[in-house]
Amino acid sequence: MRYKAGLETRDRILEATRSLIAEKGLEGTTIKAICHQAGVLPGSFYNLFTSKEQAILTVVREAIDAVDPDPEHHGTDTLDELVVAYVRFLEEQPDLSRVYIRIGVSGAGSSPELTGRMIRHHRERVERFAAALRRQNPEISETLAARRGETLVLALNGIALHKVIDPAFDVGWHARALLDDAAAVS
Amino acid sequence: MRYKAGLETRDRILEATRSLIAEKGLEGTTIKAICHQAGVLPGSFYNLFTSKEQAILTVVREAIDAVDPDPEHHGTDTLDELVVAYVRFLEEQPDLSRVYIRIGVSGAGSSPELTGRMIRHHRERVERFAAALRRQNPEISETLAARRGETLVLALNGIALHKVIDPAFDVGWHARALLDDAAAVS
DNA sequence: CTGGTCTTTGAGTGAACACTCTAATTTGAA
DNA sequence: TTCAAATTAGAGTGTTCACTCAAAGACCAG
Repeated sequence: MRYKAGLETRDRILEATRSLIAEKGLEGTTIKAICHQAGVLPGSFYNLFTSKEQAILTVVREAIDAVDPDPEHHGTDTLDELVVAYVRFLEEQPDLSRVYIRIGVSGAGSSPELTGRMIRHHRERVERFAAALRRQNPEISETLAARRGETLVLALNGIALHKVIDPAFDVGWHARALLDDAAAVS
Repeated sequence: MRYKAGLETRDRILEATRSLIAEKGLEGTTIKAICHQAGVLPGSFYNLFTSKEQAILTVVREAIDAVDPDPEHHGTDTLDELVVAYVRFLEEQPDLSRVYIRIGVSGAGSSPELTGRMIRHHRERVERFAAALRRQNPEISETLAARRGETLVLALNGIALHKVIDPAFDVGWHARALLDDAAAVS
């Protein structure tokens, strides 16, 4: 992939994957459909991606990064920003967030590498939340911040899970309730 | 299905379906896998079930009902009891709880009847939690109790979701953390 | 222009899927 | 014991899937 043509094709494939996930869900996102929508043949797809899963994971990862308030991890994000970013992801990319959760759940047990990545991702998020908590309230103990950070992340995941089941679920409202309670506790 | 043999085979098929959904998710629950695990051939399966979906829906209904193991106990349970009951369910019936989560993630949307059932069940659980909160602290406003009840249920579901991804996850510890924070808020 | 590398083509592969069908076997009421 | 109905066996159907590969074409530095 050193010529311009390859990069453009890659973009078209990722864009097609994105829109297919949004329109048809994971089931409808087949190689054939992706290739058709991108105006490409399977050979080209596999010249740029090693598997269908790789393309899907790329799309999901990009979507998550796109709403990250502090992509460089400088430690400048506030609790509010972290929660709002998550809510934005859930509301603006409902299908991708569904895919994200789905991949995590269906990878569990069958793909240890993927499961390891999800767990690692969870730990990182907990740490960022805990750090934000301590920045917001420097007197809080390290262990308490860690515990409350994890509680928050888990609760947000619960909200995300419920939105997958009930698309009409008001994610923003419940996330704010979570933040209010977190503030009341501190 | 009027002979004993048929009923026994039916039970073995449902048991196999349950454990397969829990272990491999919906994707891994194929007719071939179900039949192999149940020690049965496809002909027998289709003698007892009209489709794969029928068998799966049977198992899922059972899982949804099992999430609330004691629906008769309205009005007397404390918040602690409700949380402890859910934790016990997660720990003692890991298969059913995984079925519940996995279907919520990958099955919702495909069967509106099932989705409606999950949403209705969520509402009932929220009401029981809110009622327990108000019993514990009669001064709390109705809307606040409802909000905190739902926050609790969502957070517990988040814990359940994470346990599916990471089986080593300490459900009891995090549930207790949740209760402690809920007490601190009130 | 040339030549090696990158990219695209598109038919093809094998596996997996839900489901069917007929014949053989087992069951249990009479 | 008899026999119709219930159950099981197991090969087979047609479809769809992710993925491959050899050959043809496009690209661009030298």
